Amino acid sequence: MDNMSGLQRTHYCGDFSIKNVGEQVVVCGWTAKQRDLGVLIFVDLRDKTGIVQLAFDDNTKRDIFDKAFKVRSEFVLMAKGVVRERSSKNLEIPTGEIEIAVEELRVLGVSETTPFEITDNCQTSESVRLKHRYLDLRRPVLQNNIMFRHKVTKITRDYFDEHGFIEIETPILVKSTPEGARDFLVPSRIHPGEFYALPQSPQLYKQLSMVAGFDRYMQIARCFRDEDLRADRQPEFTQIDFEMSFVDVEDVLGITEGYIKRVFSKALGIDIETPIERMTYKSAIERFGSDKPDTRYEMELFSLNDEVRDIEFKVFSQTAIHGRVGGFTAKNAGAKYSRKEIDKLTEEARGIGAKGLAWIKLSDDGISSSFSKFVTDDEMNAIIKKAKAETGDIVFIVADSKINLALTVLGTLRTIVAKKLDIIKSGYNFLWIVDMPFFELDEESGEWVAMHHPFTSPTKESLDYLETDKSKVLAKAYDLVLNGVELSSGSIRVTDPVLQKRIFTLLGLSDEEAHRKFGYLLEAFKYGPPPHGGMGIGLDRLIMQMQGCESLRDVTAFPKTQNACELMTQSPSPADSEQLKELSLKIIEKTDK
RNA sequence: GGCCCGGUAGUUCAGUUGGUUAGAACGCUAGCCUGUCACGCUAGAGGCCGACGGUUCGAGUCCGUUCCGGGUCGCCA
Repeated sequence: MDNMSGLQRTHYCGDFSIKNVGEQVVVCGWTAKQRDLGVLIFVDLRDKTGIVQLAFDDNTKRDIFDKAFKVRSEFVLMAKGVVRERSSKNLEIPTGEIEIAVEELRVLGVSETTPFEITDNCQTSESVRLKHRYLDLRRPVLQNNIMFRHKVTKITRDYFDEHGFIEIETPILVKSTPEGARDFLVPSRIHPGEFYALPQSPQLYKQLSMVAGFDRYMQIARCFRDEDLRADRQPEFTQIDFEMSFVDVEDVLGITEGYIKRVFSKALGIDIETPIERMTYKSAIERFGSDKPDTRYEMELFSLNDEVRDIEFKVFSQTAIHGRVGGFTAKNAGAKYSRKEIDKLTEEARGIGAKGLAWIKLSDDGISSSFSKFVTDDEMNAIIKKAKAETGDIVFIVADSKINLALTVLGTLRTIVAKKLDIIKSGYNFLWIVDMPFFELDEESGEWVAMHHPFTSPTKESLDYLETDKSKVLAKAYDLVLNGVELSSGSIRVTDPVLQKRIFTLLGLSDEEAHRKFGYLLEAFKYGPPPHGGMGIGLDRLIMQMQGCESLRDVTAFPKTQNACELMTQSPSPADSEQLKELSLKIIEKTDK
């Protein structure tokens, strides 16, 4: 193996163009490919900027040529030579007009055959790639995603800095507050039997920073939640977290919109129109069956309660009294939805909690429907009229005594059908969800539960209803939705200790419990808390959307699998008995089912 | 915790009603090759068929259990 002594890199591999012809240069990188043509050898040298071709021919010194002959994929090379125009150009790559006639070649590192090829179109399974993530990350597509992520965080810090925010690092070892998501616990050696938690978000620290008078805080903050994973959910993730003093809802939305506009413009050159459209929570649920509707396509939901209330068909008429009979019309869906496909969709509907799925198919041959024999022609026509359905369309209908269930099932089916019909327009559709309810009715238990964390302020108008009619209480909370994905959420916080106490009581937290869990915040609020509010923007999801990726793993350098494992380092792993002893911990053997 | 899909060469996959020595492509190794860039040609090496147990004369194939990976519901205030 050689060393670098006497040579220094002059260019990155991707930096060359026809303008460099004649220059003496030194490049470093990894061997993407060695092509041996007998008396000619080409080496594609790759670094984070791109690929440049090294050429070895009959003018190359014998020992250099022999060295090039032995070069294999992923060897680390340093090469000195002269840039020259290629006799046969490759216009597929940016540096394809030139090559480097090598005069000196150093092998700085060798490589075994890699478990998979380092190319963008490699078909290797994700688990193999995750085991060797350092190789996976060498692929240009992931290099670009990670470098793009850096670009976004840089833009983010600049934007917030320009608007008077300062970045404050909040602790990673925090007090456990087992509300909401599960905490990751960290045992304390110094305090046997006691635990820190990893923060689910810096929520309380950023509020305390407002009490401390920093006025505007931001942090690109790592957050941890010990819940099951999804394609868009990792146990640790990053939030663009910020908080502002002396503001109300409009100020927070304004700063956020400015940020979104900036980051899309600077990172992608895309202009996002502001102000961003707003939709009330109620209307989102009614029209789209979701609190994060994808507005890139129409296909809105409608209610059939009025149309079916008096018909003979009891499945509909009975449900319509207290529940919901609703549906949506899939335009020109007839071709893609055969009977078999509709049955498949019905199964999916059952899978997400529906009792069934009714449908009407309007084709050239007439109207067919899963429930036609139970309704009269007039009744059917009334439904079709409400559905605004025409020949070629299919109307999907769900009935359930639980209104929210009916709506969310329809909302989910709406997204499935939209994907199948391929009617989702490209682009970035932002949407504010506002007028969020403070409480949510749990349809299983019939109880009202808090929809947000307990520091969320109710609106002034709804204060009177707090104890009397929970359905009327709205929160000063807002979500930002992008293409059907919840990107961020925030609120104006409670700063009145008396109101905070009322809310704790309503949430079933006793004085004693509230003090044990959040005493330090309540204590702080005794000493002049400024009105404040803020937001947490999911950085990973933002990057994922901006790059059009399917999974968070594509925009996270070292992600975890669905099983919350890291395949490369094999974490988590058992602790040895010495460690456990020091922490005063004992492993309880798993008992059999 | 529930449901669905997958696990066969380094990689991606095929493998028929259970039946000779488990195949292909790419990659790898060696040789040849004057302009390649998915180089080409020739030859070769490479398998705990995820693991364990069962049925059978015989299991990659059937059954059970389990592990691993992916998706999803629950969950994620």
